[in-house]
Amino acid sequence: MILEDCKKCNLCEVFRNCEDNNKDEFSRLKEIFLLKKKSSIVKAGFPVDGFYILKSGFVKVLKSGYNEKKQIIRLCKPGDVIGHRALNRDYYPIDAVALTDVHVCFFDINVFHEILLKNPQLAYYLLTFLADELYESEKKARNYAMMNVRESIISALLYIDAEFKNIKGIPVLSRLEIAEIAATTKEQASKYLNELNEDKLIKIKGKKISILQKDKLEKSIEQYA
Amino acid sequence: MILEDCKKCNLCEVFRNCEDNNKDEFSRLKEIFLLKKKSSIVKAGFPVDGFYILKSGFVKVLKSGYNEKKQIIRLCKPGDVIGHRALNRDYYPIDAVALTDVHVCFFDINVFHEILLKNPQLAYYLLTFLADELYESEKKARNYAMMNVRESIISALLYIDAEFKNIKGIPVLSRLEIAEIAATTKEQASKYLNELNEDKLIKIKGKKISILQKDKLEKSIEQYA
DNA sequence: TTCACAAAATGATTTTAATCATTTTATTTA
DNA sequence: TAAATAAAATGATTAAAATCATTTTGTGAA
Repeated sequence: MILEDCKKCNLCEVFRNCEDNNKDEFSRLKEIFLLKKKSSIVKAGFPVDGFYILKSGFVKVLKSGYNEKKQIIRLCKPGDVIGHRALNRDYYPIDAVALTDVHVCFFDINVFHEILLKNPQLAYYLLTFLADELYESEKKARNYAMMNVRESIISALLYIDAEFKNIKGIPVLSRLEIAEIAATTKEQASKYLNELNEDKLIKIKGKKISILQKDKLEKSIEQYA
Repeated sequence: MILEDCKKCNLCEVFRNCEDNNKDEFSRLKEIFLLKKKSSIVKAGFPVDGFYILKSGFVKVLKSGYNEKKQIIRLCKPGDVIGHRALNRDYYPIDAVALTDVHVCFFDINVFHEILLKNPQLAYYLLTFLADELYESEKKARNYAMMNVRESIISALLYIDAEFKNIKGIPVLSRLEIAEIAATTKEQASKYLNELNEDKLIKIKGKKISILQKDKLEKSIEQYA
């Protein structure tokens, strides 16, 4: 059962501050897509025509390298926006792939532009939202250049934990995917995850990894705050 | 001679679209600072109270690591905005240091907020501006994790070239600073710069480095576009 | 349940980059 | 201008991570 009325949906932070007449416009103009696990929401190289809000399910946003090496840029949960970074680009630079079955709302860029001009409060909110993402992105860029592999893995685990905290239906990520988040290889991911397991900082139970001593993990990378 | 009237100053892209009454407000409310080479405009750890626009001179924005290792996040030229990424943070996470004598305009965050709410066109412009910076930042993050040192150095050189194209009074960057842009060490920077020099892709003449074969340099890192 | 396949673990090897040590070359300033 | 200092070059060493090769474990389909 899909909720088509934006007024009744309190999911996405981005639109929460909007007035009802804007929400009615969104409801009217948005498109809803249902996609299966592993399918692409956004494909690198395709023209940018708008952005998506993830309504249900989980998504990974990734960059594919020339040599089959992939890098996961971020993980998305219900309510997250996808594709807005390419807002004034012609083509999407990245791929967004469903980690589970998903349900997304699509907003056309031109329509959105019109609404924004009529709604400065929303524009300001989005501004701070983007500033925040920029802040996080730069932090990440700085850090992965300075951290060693163990620290990168810890950082990836804490990121996953923070991103998917208190949410149901969280997808289990493979060693390879964790490696792709930490910008390393699956072998290294495997090695350091087991090391962290032996150090009793995390607990590995099959595919499920749980954090045991979050404070210690955080402390070990606090220098990169 | 400092131009205090924002109406007469066409320097910063950000405010170019503003209406004259807003510009008058900016003129009235901004503060102007003159700072000497090597002095700090923004200091990490200090409270965020607004943002700066660089009026003249050049600035490097950098993150200092725990172990004296620094990383240059970006270079700024006249017209560039500094400190906006921390817009809704409490403290600046980075340092901004003058590469030359500089002249900056400071805008208080609260004042700016008021103006934005009255000026949706400006808000929208800023939105696309931030989306763009976010795009670039993520590109950078992705790339430095995948490139080898030679490629990082090439990327740094092309960045400097693009950033400081056709501008007078460009500061000469040291090997250490180039290394800090490329996220490597001064020894590696030195080594690969000389290698590129021998390959006739660049020309080193004392401290001055000029690009000889931009197309080839670009081609060698095109896979990271 | 077994077979086939994928994912993970793991140790050896190779590659790459950082660090270190020293020399050479610039730059500053007394 | 010379001495002092800083920056750059450079080769040797060490350290870290990637790659490779193989084994083990796990998972899903027949």
